[in-house]
Amino acid sequence: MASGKSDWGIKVRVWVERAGVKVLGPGRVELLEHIDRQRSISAAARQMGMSYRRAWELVQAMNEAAGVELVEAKPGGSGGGGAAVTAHGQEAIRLYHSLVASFAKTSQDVALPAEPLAAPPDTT
Amino acid sequence: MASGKSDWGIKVRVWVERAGVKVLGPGRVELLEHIDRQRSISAAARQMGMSYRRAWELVQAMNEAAGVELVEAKPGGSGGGGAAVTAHGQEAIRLYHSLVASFAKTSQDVALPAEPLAAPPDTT
DNA sequence: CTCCGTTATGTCCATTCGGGAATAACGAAG
DNA sequence: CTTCGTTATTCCCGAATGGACATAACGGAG
Repeated sequence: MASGKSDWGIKVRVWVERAGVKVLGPGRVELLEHIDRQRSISAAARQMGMSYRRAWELVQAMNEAAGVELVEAKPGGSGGGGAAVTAHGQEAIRLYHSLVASFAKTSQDVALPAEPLAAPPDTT
Repeated sequence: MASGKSDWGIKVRVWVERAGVKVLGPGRVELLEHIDRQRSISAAARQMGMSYRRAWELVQAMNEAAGVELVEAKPGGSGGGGAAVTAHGQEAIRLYHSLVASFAKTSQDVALPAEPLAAPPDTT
C-alpha cells in the first residue's frame, strides 16, 4: 500500500537573506541556540554531530552576512575561551522562530486534499 | 553602503512529498511546464540550459514519487517520439502554483522590519 | 612560565551531484 | 527497409560539499 492512506505532505524551508546572501536558515538558527546554551562553538558542534570546522564556518558566514556579530567568540582564557550569542543573535533567533511559525500556520491552512493529483472533471 | 537601505529579505522554498520522497519542487514544476509547451523532454532541457540526462532523471523521479505518471514519454515514431504532461501533471502544476501563491502571501504579511536585528530594549 | 581547552586555519580525502559524451532502442513516415 | 529525432541508459569526469585530522594562536589560572 504505497499510497494506501494519504502520505502526501507540504514541506517549507525558510531563510533570511541580506544583500542576497544567506543569513539565517534552519541549521544556522539551531546552531545559534546550541551555542547559546553551551557557550562554546565546539561543544555546540559536538552536540549537533557536526564538525567544529563546519560550525565555525557557519558562524563566520552568519556574522558577516548579518553585518552585526550574532556570535562573539574569544580564544584563550580560563577554560580555553568560549563563545556567546549576542543580543542581536538572540533577536535573530526570535525573529526566525516567528517566521517559521507564520509559514507553518499557512502550511496548515493550505493542507493538501486526500488525492492531490486527481484530475479535475472535464468542463466541456 | 553595505546596509544603507534595507536589503533584507525572506526566501521560501516549497515542495511536495509523498511517503517522504520529493515529488514537486520549483525546478521540477518549471520542467513540467517546459515539457508541456515543448512536448519533448530534450527540448525542454535545452531551453532550461539543463542536460537531457538530468531532465530525464527528474521526470523518472517525479513519476515514481507521485505514484502516477505526470509525464508520458514515448520513443520512436514520427519526429522521434516525444513527451506530454498528463492530466495529473497539469493538476500538479496548478496545485504547486496555488501553494506558492499562498506562501508568497504569507511572506508579504510577515515582511521584515527595516532593522531586523535591532535588539529589543532591556526590560529590567 | 607552564598548562589547558577553546578558537582559528590549513590540508587531505570520501562522497555527492550533475554535465558531457557515447550508444542503443524505438517506431512512424517515406 | 531506411531514415530521423527523440527517448532510454551507461560511463567518465570536474566541481562542490563537508568530515577528519593536524597545528597554531590565544590568554587566564596556577
